Amino acid sequence: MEVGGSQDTLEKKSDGNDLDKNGSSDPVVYQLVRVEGDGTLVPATEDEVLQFEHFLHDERVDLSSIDDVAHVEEYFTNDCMTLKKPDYEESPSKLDTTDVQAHTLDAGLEEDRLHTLDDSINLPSNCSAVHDQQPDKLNTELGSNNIPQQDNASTETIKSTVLNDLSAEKEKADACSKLLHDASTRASVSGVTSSVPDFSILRGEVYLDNLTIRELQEAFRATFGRQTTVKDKLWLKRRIAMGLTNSCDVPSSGCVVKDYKVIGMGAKQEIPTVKGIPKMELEATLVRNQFLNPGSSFFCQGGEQQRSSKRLKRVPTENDEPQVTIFTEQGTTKRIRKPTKRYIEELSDIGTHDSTGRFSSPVKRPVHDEVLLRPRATPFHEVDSSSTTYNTREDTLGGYSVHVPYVSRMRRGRPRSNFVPFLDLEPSVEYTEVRTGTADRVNLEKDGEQRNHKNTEWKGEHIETAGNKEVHGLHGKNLSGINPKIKQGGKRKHHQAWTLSEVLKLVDGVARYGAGKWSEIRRLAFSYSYRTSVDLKDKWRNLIRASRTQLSKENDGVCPRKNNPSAIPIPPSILLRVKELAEMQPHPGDLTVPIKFSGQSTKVVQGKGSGFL
DNA sequence: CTTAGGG
DNA sequence: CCCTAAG
Repeated sequence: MEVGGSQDTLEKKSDGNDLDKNGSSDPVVYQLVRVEGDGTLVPATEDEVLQFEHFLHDERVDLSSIDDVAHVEEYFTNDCMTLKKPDYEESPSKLDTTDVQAHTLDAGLEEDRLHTLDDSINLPSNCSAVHDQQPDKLNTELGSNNIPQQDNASTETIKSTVLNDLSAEKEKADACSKLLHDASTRASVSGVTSSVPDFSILRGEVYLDNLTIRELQEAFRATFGRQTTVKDKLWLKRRIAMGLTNSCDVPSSGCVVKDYKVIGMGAKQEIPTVKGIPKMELEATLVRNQFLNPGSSFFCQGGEQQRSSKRLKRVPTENDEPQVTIFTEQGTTKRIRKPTKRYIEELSDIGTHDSTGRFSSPVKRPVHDEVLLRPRATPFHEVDSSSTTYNTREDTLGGYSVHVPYVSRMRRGRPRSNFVPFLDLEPSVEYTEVRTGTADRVNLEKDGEQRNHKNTEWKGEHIETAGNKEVHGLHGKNLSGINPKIKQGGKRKHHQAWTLSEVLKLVDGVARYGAGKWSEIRRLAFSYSYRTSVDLKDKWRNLIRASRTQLSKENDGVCPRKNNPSAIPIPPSILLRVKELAEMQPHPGDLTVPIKFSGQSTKVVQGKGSGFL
């Protein structure tokens, strides 16, 4: 809520911001920047820029609002981007009004930050109070939500712009929504109507439960302005309900949406709730659109406009259902939820909606992927608002920017298929690793290891043994070298072949801690590796299996898998050890005793000659 | 979250 | 490797 935090603020930056001051407005170039908690400015990332671009191009409404709101523009900035104020082809006049309003509003709200920008960009001339016209309603409605800080401002600014997302402030959001109202209301932004999704189904009461999947999908489309392939009724209902109500807490079942309210939930919150939430929603919507399908973003927004306009008009009418109006507007316009990464994921991939949900509650707080992606705790630096120094990349989701450590990007689990596109890691990193199997590149274990750990730090638990003979054995064979890229960009772990050294470490670990202590082993030997305890376990299993088969085969004289050059040949010595260990491990009862008495609790067995440690 | 197992 | 069921 407070502006200060890590929100994005903009700095305007063109050479002459002042230039535009006079109405020219066009050529102002803003650079988008994020302000860190500590006040550091961080250049906006492409993503961010992209996000905003949409606004510029796609939405008139937004645009209008955007223009008004200088800050938004700032985002745009490509370094060189000039903002064009209005590109609205359609109804300039309207726009103007809106703009003006917006400006005014903005000014009120964000004078501090933006005023500079606003002035220059915004309408210089009439910034005065447009809002006056229907302030009452708006105010009343809004009043509750507004953030304390803004009170004053809010009153005036009630309807600020839409794009605050950038700034991510709720306040702004509120303002934005309002702004929309105004604009629509007054200006009667009619232009877009046609492009909007069909909301007819959304009007009035909607009993989501009664809808078929198809209908739900339709409703979804209407609500969010984009198609969905999700077939999960529950999910659809929930989502729709959320969209309509702007509320995050929508029961997954039994959703009846009436007048854009979900019945069954607390019906009451409507107005207040709506207000408070809207910005978020809006942002979410926008963001999603952008991410999901840039092309369609426009669509959504347009839709929003329409709706909003309609609704707004109605509002004055009266009390048809004030709530309704609001909802509508918000439904499309403002979507409550702040787009969390998770949220995005959900949206993007239909199939994936799992319930795992860790969601990011708070708006402000940066949410990292890590949470979502990889709960496992890797000691990477905590990404905090303050941390500017790490090599993190900025990511903006839902208008909130967060720093995400590259490393953390990796997702251990199955990749959200659609999610991938959203993250832009280094491209190179992306999939390189995937095709491990084929790579026959021989890497000695060491190499492999290095590579693997390249990104991460290796604890140093190196096994000497490996170096020598193991390698030797390997010699002839190849280790499949896998690309080490994995961690960072790799969204997916797909098969990173085990290197000999890894195997050794594993064996060693088992020897020391016993099979089954995977987490322990992992901690000690693989602490900075992407290998998880499960991986270790799996590998161990494989090793055992291999030890059996391979050894036996060897005895036979047959080389097991010649075919697979890529496969890592595990040196017999290791297999032997594995075998021994395997035999020992399984019998805990037996083992425990023997080991203990020896006094060396740590090393369980070392059967073979490798006396490491 | 960590293990075990199955796929 | 992934996924899931169980502690």
